[in-house]
Amino acid sequence: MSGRKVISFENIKVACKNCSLVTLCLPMGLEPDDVEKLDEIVKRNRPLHRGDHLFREGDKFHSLFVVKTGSVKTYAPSEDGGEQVLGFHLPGELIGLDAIEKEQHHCSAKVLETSAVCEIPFTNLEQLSSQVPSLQHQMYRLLSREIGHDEDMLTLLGKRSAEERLAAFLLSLSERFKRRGFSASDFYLSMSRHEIGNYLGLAVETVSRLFTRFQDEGLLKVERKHIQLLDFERLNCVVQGEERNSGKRQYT
Amino acid sequence: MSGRKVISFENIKVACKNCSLVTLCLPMGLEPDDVEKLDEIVKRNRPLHRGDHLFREGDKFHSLFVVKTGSVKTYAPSEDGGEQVLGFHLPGELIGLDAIEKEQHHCSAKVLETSAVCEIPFTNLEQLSSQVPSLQHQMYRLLSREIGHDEDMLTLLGKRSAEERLAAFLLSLSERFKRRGFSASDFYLSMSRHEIGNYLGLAVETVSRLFTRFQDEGLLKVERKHIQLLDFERLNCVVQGEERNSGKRQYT
DNA sequence: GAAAACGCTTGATCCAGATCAATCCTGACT
DNA sequence: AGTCAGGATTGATCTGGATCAAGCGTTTTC
Repeated sequence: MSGRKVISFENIKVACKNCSLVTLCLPMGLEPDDVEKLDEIVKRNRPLHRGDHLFREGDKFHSLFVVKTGSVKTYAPSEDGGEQVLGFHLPGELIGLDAIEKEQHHCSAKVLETSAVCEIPFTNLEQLSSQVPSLQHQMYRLLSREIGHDEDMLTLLGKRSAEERLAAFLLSLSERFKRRGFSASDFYLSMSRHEIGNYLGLAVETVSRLFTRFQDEGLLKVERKHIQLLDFERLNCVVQGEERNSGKRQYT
Repeated sequence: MSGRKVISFENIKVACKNCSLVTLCLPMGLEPDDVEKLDEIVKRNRPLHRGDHLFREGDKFHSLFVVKTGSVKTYAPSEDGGEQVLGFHLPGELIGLDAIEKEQHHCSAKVLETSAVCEIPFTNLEQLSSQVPSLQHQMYRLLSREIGHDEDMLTLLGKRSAEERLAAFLLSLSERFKRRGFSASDFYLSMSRHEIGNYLGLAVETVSRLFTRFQDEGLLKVERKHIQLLDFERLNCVVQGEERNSGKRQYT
């Protein structure tokens, strides 16, 4: 993902104030002084490799994590070996918020490609946030955002058709890449078709068929993991359930 | 819902420290002094009636709400008149957490039956929480809990069959009634079949058929809105997808 | 207290997407 | 450069639950 950028190991230990994510990540909107304080509690570990876990469901919770480069998926494993993919996390996105309540991880987090991740011990963060109102506010905002996002996903899974789900997924990725300075129309997927299907509540085969269909219709070009979005206008129509099914939409 | 309790208007303006919800609601785990401070910012409005709105999607956000008696549904309306029900809220449950980020409500909230609701102006709450670490901690916990709950719903909608969804819904209600001192096995539904179906991503007809099926199988007794759960053991099996479908479960 | 309106149930039919079943890459390893 | 394994595609078939279509209470309204 992230457009095949070469990871510079020089930049991994960069301080928050010098990090390109400063406007997207936790420090967003903090005064330089406060960023400095936050910086002191952030731990920067060595890069992780494809398949490594940040944590597993049930682990004791002590830190939140932020993706710095690469991508991470979170998922809820079930006893029978199945799982529900809960999210794909790009640079600047916070992971582990669902663990605060029970002080125990509620899902597992696995890196999808070589990734750098910042670790923020929660006790320290909590303490700092009660001294720095803008940090507390930022925490509330980020937790609230996560809830809003999950609610959007509930609508997607509860009401939308397969093609609406995939189109929405691709446009969401596109938007997020764009905000991170990558191309909005040309990117690599770090997750498998299987994982996409799982996330969207669809079978792998359905995802695969939809990619071919979208390509045939000129909405995008897909070659393995490489995606090029060609027609944003029509993709947006697909998300709204317009176009092919002549505007009729069920009330449920 | 809530077992047909008569609402005593005497109790509506009760202070937090005297409220029966003190162990479930925001004040959970706070020192008496701090409960007192919280109490000062809580607004107690007159009871609302079936169909009244606490707020609508897009409204400017200024307060969180807590159900004191009765029940409230939150839902995301869509342009075409449809909606996605996001949750049913029982006494002690916090509403509006998804609005903090954008300072604008992300969903609508409508009361399902005559209900009393406490209003907590968020600016005051935020300020108080930075002075009272245990309140801040409680806020983080409640926000985190909401995320965890939404994630559970994602799994329900993404992976579970219709009967698993309905059984899980009934057991969740049962559990929540129990914690509020009501019967876990005998309760009234304040929402319609339509709303249940919408919440669970199912058609009304499916919900109705499942109720009859569950009753025929002796799992419960249903008469209109009155539900009696008879066999918790087997209901739990249904949730896990066991029993009728001989334990096979797909890996997706 | 009649009637309209709504919510719920039940039956018949249909279809989007799952499942089953090959085959086909493509990259990793020898 | 050949083999192998996991992912991706494509086709054929099946099915859970949606949709369509009546009826049937109950509640609300005037």
